[in-house]
Amino acid sequence: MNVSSNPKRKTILLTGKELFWKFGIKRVTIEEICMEAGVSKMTFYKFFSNKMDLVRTIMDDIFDISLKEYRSIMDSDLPFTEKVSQSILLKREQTKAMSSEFFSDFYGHADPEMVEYFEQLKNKNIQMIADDYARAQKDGDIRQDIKVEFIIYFLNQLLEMTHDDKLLNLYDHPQDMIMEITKFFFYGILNREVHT
Amino acid sequence: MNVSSNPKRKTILLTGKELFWKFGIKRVTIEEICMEAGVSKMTFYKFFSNKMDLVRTIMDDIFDISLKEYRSIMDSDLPFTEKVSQSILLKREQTKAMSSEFFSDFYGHADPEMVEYFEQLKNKNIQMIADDYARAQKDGDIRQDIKVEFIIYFLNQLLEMTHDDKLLNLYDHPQDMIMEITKFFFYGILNREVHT
DNA sequence: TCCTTTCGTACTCATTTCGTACAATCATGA
DNA sequence: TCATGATTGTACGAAATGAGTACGAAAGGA
Repeated sequence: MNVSSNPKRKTILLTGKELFWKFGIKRVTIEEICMEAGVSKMTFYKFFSNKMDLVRTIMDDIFDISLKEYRSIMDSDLPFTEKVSQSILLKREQTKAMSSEFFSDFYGHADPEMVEYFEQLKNKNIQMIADDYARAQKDGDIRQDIKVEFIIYFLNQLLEMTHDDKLLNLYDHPQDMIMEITKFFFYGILNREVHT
Repeated sequence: MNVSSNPKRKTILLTGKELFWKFGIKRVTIEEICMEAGVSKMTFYKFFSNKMDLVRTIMDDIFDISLKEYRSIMDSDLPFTEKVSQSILLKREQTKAMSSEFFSDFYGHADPEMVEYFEQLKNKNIQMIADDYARAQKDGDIRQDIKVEFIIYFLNQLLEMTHDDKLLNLYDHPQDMIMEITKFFFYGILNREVHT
């Protein structure tokens, strides 16, 4: 049987993620994860060498899964506007339950190599997104006189906004907010020709 | 100057509350509270003898404040339906940011006397609420053939519901949900005569 | 039945946290 | 300007907690 599909291992990953999401890394102990997962410490150390190893695995998984989901959206036959709208919605779902605590803990307590490793992963992701938008620009979906870097920056700002309760409360449903945001996004960057 | 109005003390209470709310009690250290509050450890120990002392003070304050707010609603000249509606809204606001972690920590780690102390406070509060509803029943605001204890129980259930995202998402604004809930509450318990 | 996996407990060692002490610093009004 | 009380940062020993390992018992499938 493949080790990575071991049910105990999966449970550890899942409960680890849940606890880290809620409380950050340093506040969660290995014993606590074992308790919550209904698994003995020996089993934990069978699959992971320490807490940070578990964190890395969790983050690896997240990068992997979210990459796949993102690509399946961007490589689909949907119209460009729909792709962007869906990818924002996707990102929002992924980051919803995340505590900022997790990231500050990660950058504060993970060893530099690990931080470096994920910075590179993150940069590769950003680069890929940038490529997607650069291609869209070339294809005429986005007007020519706008920096792709600005778009990336702006997308991140939009993502932040989707988690802001003050904004959220303006809408009946989160989806309405997303729609409003993406609409705004497009009428700012879309080629005027598209609308004529 | 009154000790209890000392600004440093207030800051400690406030940041303590924030951290406890988010992470529970056992995950938060005194040094962390001091750091976050921008206060030295000596100052902390000047006002509180240990972490649990701080917890008790915070809970005391909460009981005290929420009691006052509740009474100001119930002793007002508002119609009974309005009183109930507002008191549910009040309770909801008070419990919104609370993590269940806080309470499980409290019951799990506080010494028995302290738990006992707050159980009594809580019971006194419940008794007071029960009295309010008993009086309302006597005054004819509530139909006679209903147990006050059932009402109390049901109010708690309603409160739980106001924090349920599945329910929340059915409404445009939380206020709409509260209104729906209280409406339901009343058309179940109100004297029929009122409606004729 | 045997063999592997998992569990619970117990243990050591390192780290963290607690609570206290003390000298240095700051604020402020006489 | 000085005195005084409040507050800070640092340091420290004691206590508690968490990490990681060892091992015998239990469970469970072949």
